[in-house]
Amino acid sequence: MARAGLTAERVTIAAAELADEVGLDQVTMSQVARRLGVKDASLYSHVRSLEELRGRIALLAADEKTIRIAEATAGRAGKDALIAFANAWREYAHRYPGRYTATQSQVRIDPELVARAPGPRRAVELTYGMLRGYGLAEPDLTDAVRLLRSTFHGFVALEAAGGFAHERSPQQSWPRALEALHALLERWPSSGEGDSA
Amino acid sequence: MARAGLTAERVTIAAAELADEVGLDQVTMSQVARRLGVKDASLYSHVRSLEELRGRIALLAADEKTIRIAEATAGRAGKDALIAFANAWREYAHRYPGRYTATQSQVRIDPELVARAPGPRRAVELTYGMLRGYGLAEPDLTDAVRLLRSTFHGFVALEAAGGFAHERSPQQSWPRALEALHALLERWPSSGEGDSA
DNA sequence: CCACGGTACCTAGGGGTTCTAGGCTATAGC
DNA sequence: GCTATAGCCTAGAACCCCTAGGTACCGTGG
Repeated sequence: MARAGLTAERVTIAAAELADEVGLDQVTMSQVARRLGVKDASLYSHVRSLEELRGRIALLAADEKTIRIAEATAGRAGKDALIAFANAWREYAHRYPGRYTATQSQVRIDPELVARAPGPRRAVELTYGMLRGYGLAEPDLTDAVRLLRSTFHGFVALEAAGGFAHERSPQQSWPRALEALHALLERWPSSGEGDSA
Repeated sequence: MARAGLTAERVTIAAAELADEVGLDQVTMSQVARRLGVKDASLYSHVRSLEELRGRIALLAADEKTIRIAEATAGRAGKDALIAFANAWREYAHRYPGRYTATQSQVRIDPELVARAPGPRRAVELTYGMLRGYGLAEPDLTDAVRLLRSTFHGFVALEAAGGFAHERSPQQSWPRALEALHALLERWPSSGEGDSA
């Protein structure tokens, strides 16, 4: 019997493609094996379990998304960088919905696998770098990073879950949200005082 | 054989409790049945499928979350209302992680079921009401509602997924994020101009 | 008080899934 | 060319979803 030349990476990619096509929770060992022309038991030489495979998809997505964002923001600064960053994020989520969903998984991934994946760490660094132009200092910087990441993720997640049922298209609200975040970053409220309206 | 007195609601509640304890994707018909002291096949008289059951959990969570938010914001306005709203949201997600996760499901729920659940619709109304004090007009109002919902959801989702690995606790970043959103709402950038830094 | 209809729960079973144990065979190194 | 390793296999246990059809309990009307 001809060898299929499987490897953990190839299995992960097949699973990721499947996730984008039919949804993450339709990704089963059997389906992935079928797509690779192999029996399901054969996958266990490369991947410990279905859960681990899901984790690998998540890490793959994190890496890919980080690369897109890095390319999009290269050479840009300030508002341009913010918009490029956010659009790259959202476009990734739209184009690879299954992979992106894997990112939201709440089961914790094998730390040794995480350590080998540059994506998650680098994503945070990129966000900090993008904010450099706004002149924020710690701990405001970390808080701002978290606010941005929350908003980006929340927007695309709600969009995917059909949370924006109103007649106004999310496509219209998105640039306005970015505009608002930019304005916010320019006059970030300093830590001490709370200007109650 | 003594009747267990099942009903769609009781099945949903048992499933929701199970989801909070062991995670949403560990919720199976067999486990729910076991918890209710019943055979799995018996559940199908009350719930069409596992998928529908997940949808019912999501609607239950939406209703419950809306009620918490309504109670928390009652009689408050402006910044007080914003903070109460956001904290009620986040606390619900922390206390009922399985139910909250069900909310993020991307499979669409039976529309007839949705129509009977007041939660989702009311949640949006509450958000609009909370923003009344900031004096925004459409379409800015809708955009602001979406930005807020995105940020609230994104923050708790990232928090649950372990996305805030930095040493600074999310607990510290959260009030700062709310402060920032309040400042943003007070000087929401009007639709026309883009003040490029 | 009894018959009866409906409903709640049951058993049985098909087909899918994850994962383990163990076997065979193709490839790589000597 | 021989052997060791690794890749893929078959077999099978345990679980899961869901359907079909049976049985026993309950509330109601006579």
